[in-house]
Amino acid sequence: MVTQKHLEKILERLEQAETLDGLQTASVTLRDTLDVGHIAYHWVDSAGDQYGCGTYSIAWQERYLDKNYLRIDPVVIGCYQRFHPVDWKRLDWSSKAARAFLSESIEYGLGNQGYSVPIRGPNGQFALFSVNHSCSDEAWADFTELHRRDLILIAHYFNEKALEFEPERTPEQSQALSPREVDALTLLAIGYSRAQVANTLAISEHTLRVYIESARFKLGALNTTHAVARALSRGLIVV
Amino acid sequence: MVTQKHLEKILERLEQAETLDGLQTASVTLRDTLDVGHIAYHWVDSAGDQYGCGTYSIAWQERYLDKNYLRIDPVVIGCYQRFHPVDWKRLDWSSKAARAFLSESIEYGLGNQGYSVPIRGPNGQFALFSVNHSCSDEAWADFTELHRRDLILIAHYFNEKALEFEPERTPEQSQALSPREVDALTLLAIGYSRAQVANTLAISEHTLRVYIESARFKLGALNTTHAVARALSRGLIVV
DNA sequence: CCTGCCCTCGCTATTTCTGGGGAGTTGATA
DNA sequence: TATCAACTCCCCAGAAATAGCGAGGGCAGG
Repeated sequence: MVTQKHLEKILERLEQAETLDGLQTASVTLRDTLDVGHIAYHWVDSAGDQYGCGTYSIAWQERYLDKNYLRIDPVVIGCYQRFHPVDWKRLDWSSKAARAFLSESIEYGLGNQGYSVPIRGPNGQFALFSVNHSCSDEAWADFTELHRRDLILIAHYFNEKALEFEPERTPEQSQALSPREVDALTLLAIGYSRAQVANTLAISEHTLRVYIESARFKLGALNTTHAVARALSRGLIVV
Repeated sequence: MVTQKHLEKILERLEQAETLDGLQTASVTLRDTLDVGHIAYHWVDSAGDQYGCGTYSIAWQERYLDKNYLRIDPVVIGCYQRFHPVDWKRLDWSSKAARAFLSESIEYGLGNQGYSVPIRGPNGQFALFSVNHSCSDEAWADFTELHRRDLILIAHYFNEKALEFEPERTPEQSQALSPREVDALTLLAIGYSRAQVANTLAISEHTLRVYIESARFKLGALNTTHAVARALSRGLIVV
């Protein structure tokens, strides 16, 4: 049983971690505090880069990366589509690949029970915080029921730290767009053609072109699609 | 001061909400329990649809929608780029539009302090949970420091409910893209022309076109720019 | 007062994208 | 084994976007 005090201690420890190694040792402590088989944090972006951290054996981690299990892991696939934390039993294990993956994971020391919290950050960043254990269904249901909130918080703090250590998220302060440029790019981003945008904004198509061009210039973009993509990923427009 | 018991009660109440109206009344209770000026939940999806819920005045909500303040609200823009909860003071209020927005919001009854938790769901769903109050900087710093964890949890539960009531994001709407489609859209998003993309991927331009078309179809996009924008905001590609 | 930025409009020519067809190979899944 | 999804290639005509040259009025800050 994890008390409020335990939780505070765990979160503080996570907050104080200063390196990825620190997160690694914190996760061992976390596993012992929660008294479960394994805990794991798994970070992935749409470019396919991964970072893992937790108490799984090195052999399993290597196997996972080597075989590119990311693509077939029902935990990853299932969590990617939902917001809610989920018990592994409720995921789709019907495919042959999934069942093979499951039995292999058990060979590598994973337990029969699992619970994962999906977390998302800016720019398509996606991470999973998972707890893994070996016990009966009833005991596991009790555990997850009891610790659901704690796990959400821990997942959040874990991800916060992982993001902090990842220099990927370069803010890249860019020049602000004028209101009309924002209008133009926004409408283009929702699929309007130039003629439609011009019509919507009640300006000539040529004027619109000037906006798009100046936005392209400000954003250092090579074409309209590029400009829209940059404006989106820099948060200058919201679609 | 909100005790652990208060928090549990709030979360339970949120869990038990069965309609959007239920969330609305829960948010009033929540505001009173936290003893702040306002609380607000603001949901946005990649199609540009919005849903708001909270204790802001109807007049302000209408004004916000009417003027499309979503596009200039520094809270939305700032939170869209980060994972961490953030104090409104730390956002970028330098633009003229932002300052006008701020003073107008105060006219409509908002306080001078604010704190927002960004939350993300599948398919580019993005939401904000905000607390707003009128007090000194020191008092606010104490409040946010003390309640940071609670606010994260409350935000999470709020979003969970809001997603539950919004059947918009059905799994079928989130067609996954094939690897080649991801390649194509990614390269387009960084400004390559079709000829360049085809060359980079070492395929014919016609083949590339097939990918773009099928990606457009899967994403329900009207043209290439739209497809790239949707893929970006749903986190299917990263630039 | 001038400089710079924002907003507005016009023309022509070229390049690029889109939409309509069709066809064959893999590989995994059922 | 059959089916489906993904991947690859081809033609053509019309629609749309880009590049190049212009122009002028308004509004703010140095």
